[in-house]
Amino acid sequence: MEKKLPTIKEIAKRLSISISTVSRALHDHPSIGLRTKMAVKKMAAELNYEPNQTAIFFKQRKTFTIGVILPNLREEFFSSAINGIEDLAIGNNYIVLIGQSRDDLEREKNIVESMKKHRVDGILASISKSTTRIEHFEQLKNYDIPVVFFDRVPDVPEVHSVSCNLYHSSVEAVDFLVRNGHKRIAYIQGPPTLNIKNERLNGYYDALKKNKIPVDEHLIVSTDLSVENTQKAFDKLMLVKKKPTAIIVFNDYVALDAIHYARQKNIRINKDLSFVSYANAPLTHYLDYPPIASVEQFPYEQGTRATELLFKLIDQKSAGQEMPYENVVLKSELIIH
Amino acid sequence: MEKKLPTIKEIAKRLSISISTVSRALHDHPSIGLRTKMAVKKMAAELNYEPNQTAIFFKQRKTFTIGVILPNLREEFFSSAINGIEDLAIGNNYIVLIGQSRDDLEREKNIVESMKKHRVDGILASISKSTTRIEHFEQLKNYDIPVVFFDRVPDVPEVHSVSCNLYHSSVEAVDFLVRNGHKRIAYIQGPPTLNIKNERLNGYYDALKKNKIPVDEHLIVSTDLSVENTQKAFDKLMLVKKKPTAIIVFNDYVALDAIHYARQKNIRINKDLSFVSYANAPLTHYLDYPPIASVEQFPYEQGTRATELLFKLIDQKSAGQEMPYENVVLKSELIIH
DNA sequence: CTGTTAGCGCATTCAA
DNA sequence: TTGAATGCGCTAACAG
Repeated sequence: MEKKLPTIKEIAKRLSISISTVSRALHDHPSIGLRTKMAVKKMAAELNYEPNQTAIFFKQRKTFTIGVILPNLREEFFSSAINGIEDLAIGNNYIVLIGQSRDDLEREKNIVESMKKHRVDGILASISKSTTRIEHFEQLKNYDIPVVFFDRVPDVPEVHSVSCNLYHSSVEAVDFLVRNGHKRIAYIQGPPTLNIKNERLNGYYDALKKNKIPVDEHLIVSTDLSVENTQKAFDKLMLVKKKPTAIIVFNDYVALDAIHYARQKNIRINKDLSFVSYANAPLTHYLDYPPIASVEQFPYEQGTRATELLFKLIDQKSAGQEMPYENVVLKSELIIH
Repeated sequence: MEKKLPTIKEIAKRLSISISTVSRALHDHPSIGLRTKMAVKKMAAELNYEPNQTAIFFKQRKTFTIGVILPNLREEFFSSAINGIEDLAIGNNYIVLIGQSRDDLEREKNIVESMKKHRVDGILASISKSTTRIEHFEQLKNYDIPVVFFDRVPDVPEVHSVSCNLYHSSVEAVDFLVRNGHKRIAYIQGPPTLNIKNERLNGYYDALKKNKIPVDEHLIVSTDLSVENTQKAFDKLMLVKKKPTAIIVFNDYVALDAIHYARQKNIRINKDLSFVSYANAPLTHYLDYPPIASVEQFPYEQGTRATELLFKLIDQKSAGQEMPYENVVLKSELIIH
């Protein structure tokens, strides 16, 4: 049985006044007499009246809902990011719809469609590793749904984004290793789609040059992030005649897999072979053999900054203005453990 | 500028037919002539028509949205659970609103209110550790919003729930330790609100009895899950005259903190002191000194089962039926590492 | 200060 | 087989 919830109509009837008076009274409209206002509020309280938001959403063309699309929530990076997003959203009386692409483009598209149908006021997205084209996001312009990308940002100019520039930290990472006596520094990079800007590797190259260390292309391998693939990449490095004494790894998870594998091979971590990685995931603190340094990418802050930007866009939109594309870039930081 | 999206009205006008005909044609209503139906669909496609869901939600009193309230997403347990939830939700054309209570009752209440306002069709919840009363959930009955609790379930009979019974695994855990020669088995339990049913400890007691090991209350301490508090609890255990040789710990995160602390004290993990815990979080696989065993609580499955139950409730509701309270209990499993 | 009216987009009942 | 009319609950323009 559907319970019938009270409406302003009901209140109006009981008070024998008009619906609009009730509506205005409830909104503290200045032109309402104090007496009627009180009466209305009293009656509303008695009836336990609550406005039907679906009606309001419908009428106002606004749902106070933002959609968040990201690869997965298992990575601490993303769960931290969503904390930032949620904190700001709640503060602004918004609520968060979530969708995990699981790094699958089709899923990502479905989620976008679903959120579009639900008429979210805006979307925050970190693209999947298989996302190369972003039409599914671009079409949202036709629906006036602003999109802000964060962290995993598509490499096109006409988007709003918040991300962390990893170039300087990559340089720092190499500098740090060199200072510690390393000359053979290898690099395990991630899948190409997540590396378009190549900040990590460019920093690596430039820092080697700066330190007058010749680049050895054999020392640069890549993984698709799967365990097996990472192990293969690692094996390749171990086959190089002059083995590396340090490896910079795409992110902490890959680093953990690599370290785990290396230990099975009786390699002494951070003695025979040192690891530096990206993300600085808290779980590494529990490890006995963590990377000796990791690049902090400030997920919580990326989340809040992206959400701020999104709210700005939503406001501009309802004010009928157009905003130029904004690309916020935070500075990463090499954290030595 | 608000773009004006096409409506059925627009289609009707262009085709010089009535709105209702368009509506019916779009829904493949049997009473519509094939020709007009085709024409309507063609026009709809041309105009890129898409139904305004907010209007439909409003009219149908249904939003195809479920709310998920849980303490936090950082714990792998909950991010796995939400995977299960999301998979089922998407499969049923639903979308997921998320809210993290951060183990704070006030936040939890706010989230419930917010989701209520958004007229979610149902809610899945794992309560915060400070939640002792559940009026904020119970009031949802007045709004016909069904609630299914999972994992952290309030200890009252009149709720729907899905959870994992930890009693048997607790017995197994003790048995396992005894088989491995332990006689002094300590216990670090969690905050009382998360322990109402006391399955863990009851299993512990019963298993000790079964193994003819006298209970030593000094070996039972508790933590509020914070690092400091866990350390204090651990210190207490180390002060007992006959020290324990094994500790069963409330969950993996507490276990990690305890292990970390123990190592600082030069205790040899799983030699001087063995650890068994609950949750079986994947991250423990990366550890060099993980608990030797952990109780798997099947978060993904809890998520899917809870969602199934919720959908059943939603269906019953729209069919005007009432459902008896259902409490699904899964069996946990002790996983030896 | 308050009431009347219209309309958001759609589904649906009642007539034709 | 189709159209006209109604209403979901609320806001707001317009009129007193």
